[in-house]
Amino acid sequence: MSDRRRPDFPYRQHDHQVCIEECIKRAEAACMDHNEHFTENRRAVLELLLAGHRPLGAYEIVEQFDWKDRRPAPAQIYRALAFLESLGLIHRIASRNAYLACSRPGHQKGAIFLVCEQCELVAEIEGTQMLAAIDNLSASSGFEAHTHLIEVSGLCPACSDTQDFERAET
Amino acid sequence: MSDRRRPDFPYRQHDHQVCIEECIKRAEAACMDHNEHFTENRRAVLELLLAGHRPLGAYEIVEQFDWKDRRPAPAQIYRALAFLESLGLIHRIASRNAYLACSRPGHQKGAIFLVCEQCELVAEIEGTQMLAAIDNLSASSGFEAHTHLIEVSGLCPACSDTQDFERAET
DNA sequence: GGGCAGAGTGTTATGTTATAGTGTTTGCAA
DNA sequence: TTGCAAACACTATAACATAACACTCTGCCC
Repeated sequence: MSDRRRPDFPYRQHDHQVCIEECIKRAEAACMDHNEHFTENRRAVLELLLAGHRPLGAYEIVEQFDWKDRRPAPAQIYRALAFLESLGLIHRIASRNAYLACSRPGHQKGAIFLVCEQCELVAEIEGTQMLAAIDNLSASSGFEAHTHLIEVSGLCPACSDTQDFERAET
Repeated sequence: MSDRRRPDFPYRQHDHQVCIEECIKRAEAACMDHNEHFTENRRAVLELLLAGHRPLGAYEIVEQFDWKDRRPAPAQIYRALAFLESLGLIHRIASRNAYLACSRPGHQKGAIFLVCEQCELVAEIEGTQMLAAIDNLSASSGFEAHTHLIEVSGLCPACSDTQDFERAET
């Protein structure tokens, strides 16, 4: 495996506990800003999504949700997801029908998602310039762009290294 | 409304019958090339998708499918969709869970989709350079890109003009 | 402290999208 | 004419998402 640092793929060399805590703090602040409540339900869903840098399906969240020994109905989860998404705290990964905690709160616009086909980790990278270029391209077709969806499937650094290694062995 | 031509939004100034026929011919050729059969089932699904430059959900196709007075099962439609997609004859629009006939066969890689929020028309524009730029960006995070999904939601020229007009009136 | 309004939640039911699995038909070649 | 593979038909079910409505809790006004 290579030793280069891959800052966008956060599972290496990062203190995940701190990462979670910071995101929760930012979520609380965002709720305050918008005069909304950061309820237990919403917090629980966000915490589950923050547990890994991996998108979860809504029904995976339902299964993993063990707050007060009960299993919530899907509707409850979808409500929390919609709320969190409206505040830019999470993203929907359309190609996977799954949800991901935002790893760069405050920059929720302009993200490009790199989805590993093998380990399912997702990196969220800054793509504001790319989006501007796409807007220009759209505009030349007379299209007025509002929202963007950019998802790239492939192999994350770790899985890519592993495959190289396997290829070298055979 | 503006009179500028918007070549990427094909519903204006184009002979749709010819457009359909050409696509069908290209589909036949593609099947020949890949040594596959262009069966009635596959043809019927493609024709429904070609009927408009609008993506259809699989179950919309089921409803509109009236070949031999019977209604096919979803699985049948999904099989045809998977086949057509594997040959690059159609695209899946992930943000809509819907399918669209490819309007630039032979260039199935490198497409960017412009989806009108109002009339649901979709334009497919050439984005090879943009994709290359995204690959570079991904690579700088150590990511090995395989496939891309770029969808832009907004207003097509016609709907945008209409809204401008409405705004001007009020 | 009683009543009210609004936000959030609990619950049921249902709608929508997609696939698994199994058996049948069809066309073609040995 | 048999055997094989591709495509199809059909049933069931998985997976994802929302509608609708009643209940609870909390803050606020009188």
